[in-house]
Amino acid sequence: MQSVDSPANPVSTVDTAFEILELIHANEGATLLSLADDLDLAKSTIHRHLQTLLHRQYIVRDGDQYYLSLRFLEFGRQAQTRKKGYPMVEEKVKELAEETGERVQFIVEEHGQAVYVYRETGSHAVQTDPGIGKRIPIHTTSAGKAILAHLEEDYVEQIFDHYGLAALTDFTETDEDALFEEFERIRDRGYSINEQENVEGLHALGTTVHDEHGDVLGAISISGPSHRMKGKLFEEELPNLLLGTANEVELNIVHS
Amino acid sequence: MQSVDSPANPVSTVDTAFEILELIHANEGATLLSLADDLDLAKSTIHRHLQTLLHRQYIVRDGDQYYLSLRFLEFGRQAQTRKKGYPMVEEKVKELAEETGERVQFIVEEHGQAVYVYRETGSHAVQTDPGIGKRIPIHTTSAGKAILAHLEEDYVEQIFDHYGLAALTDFTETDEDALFEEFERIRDRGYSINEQENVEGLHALGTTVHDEHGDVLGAISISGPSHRMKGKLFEEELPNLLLGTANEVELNIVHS
DNA sequence: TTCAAGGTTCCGCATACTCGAATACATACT
DNA sequence: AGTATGTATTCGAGTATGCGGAACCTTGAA
Repeated sequence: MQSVDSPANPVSTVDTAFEILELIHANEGATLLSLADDLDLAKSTIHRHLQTLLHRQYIVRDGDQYYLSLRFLEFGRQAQTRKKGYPMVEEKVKELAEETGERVQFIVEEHGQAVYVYRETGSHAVQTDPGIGKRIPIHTTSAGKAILAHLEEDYVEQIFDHYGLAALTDFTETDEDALFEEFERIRDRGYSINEQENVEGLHALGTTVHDEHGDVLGAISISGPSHRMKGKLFEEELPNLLLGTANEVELNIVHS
Repeated sequence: MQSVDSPANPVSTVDTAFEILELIHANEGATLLSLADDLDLAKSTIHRHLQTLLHRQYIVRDGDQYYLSLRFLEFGRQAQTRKKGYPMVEEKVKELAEETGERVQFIVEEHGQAVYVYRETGSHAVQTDPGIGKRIPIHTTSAGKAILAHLEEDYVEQIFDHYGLAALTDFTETDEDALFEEFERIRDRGYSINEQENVEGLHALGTTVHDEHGDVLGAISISGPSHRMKGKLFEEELPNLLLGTANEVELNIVHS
């Protein structure tokens, strides 16, 4: 994770601006006054910031509410399609969702967290969608574990040190040594398994996608309700489909 | 358009930060030095800014290149789904694309420009996709014209004054009076027509979607190559489909 | 008519942003 | 090996500029 540590002297004004944006995001809209209250800054200060952001078109105003603008979508889309492999993954994610009928996702590691980059929910998929772009603790997802298993150990330890190992359900693995052992099994097996470590009643399988240099791009996962995800399907058929898809993607990436 | 005029005294440090982000976006990645050159700022200044943005996870670093992070995707998605009507439109856009086989888009007016919010490219749609989130002059698209036809005239004039009336092709209408007359016809007819005003060889139809208070949410458009988009299809069948879809969406929005 | 909630403007002061030079680290070329 | 080039990082000083606070404005509800 790049730059875990706070910079020696950050540009605090920029910090303030993003704190404003993050608050607007968290509350899905905010007023000048509520921002001044929450951030303990003078109204006039917030006002100046909002005017600046408004002028640069990063926020929009509707009456006395300020909202994030669609400008961010443009930035986000660039991040989402930055590496040439990403769009190729997207296609395959769709295909896999159609084939299996379950929810298929593509997750990328960024700043030590798992970020949802693509998702396709097959015909009978469940609805527990953390939105695209959302970030969650990386050790709690099948795709995240698959990624960790293929990153440098030093880096993984940095991540754990920085974020800790939170438990999202009773089944979340929070022991560091156990995780590192699991990573070994994941490398051997080729894919990772998640049984309710993230959401109760949800099972998932994940496997990494590598770029032409062998670096990890991210990981694809298939997830569905525990009662469906079991037996031969969960232990053989889906893993094979998943690994096959990852393989196809990697072939596409190399030959392009 | 809210706040056309520059604020009296903007927070210039915030301006700097976003100029950095916009440069990274424009160049799809940048180095510290290139940023310092382009912005005429000291290396150390850029460095401090980058460190701040890195720490807040708005950019990522790969070697000596800095890129926009997926964080913006989260912000962008919020903007994209902010109004409850948007997701409903998305569904219908997909349906319409499937039915017609052409490219169907949903466009919203923001800060006086047309922003692409959703797109579905039907089976035999052409590939001239300005990305989702991209902004273009609003008077050059069918959807944009439909929106303008339903906004307050004062506001529309403000937009024209601010951005001017650029021509994207030889067919772009750049005469203000002619546009206002066209808006009247659009209101009468219920939908707008675009014949190569935006991209050579591309025809399109657009119509607005209103929310429960009658305010304009945005507009849906169907577009395709001129050789296909003509005759009865272009003058009757597609307009009817389009208007029907817009109507369905509005009914959904009211009853929810 | 007043009050409250929201936004806007203005000015003086001290903070903190910017600069520039020095340092460091790779990689590539000779 | 040695030099050059492109890159990032650190530090101290000076001053531009961001911040606070008070006054003012608007709107809508009591």
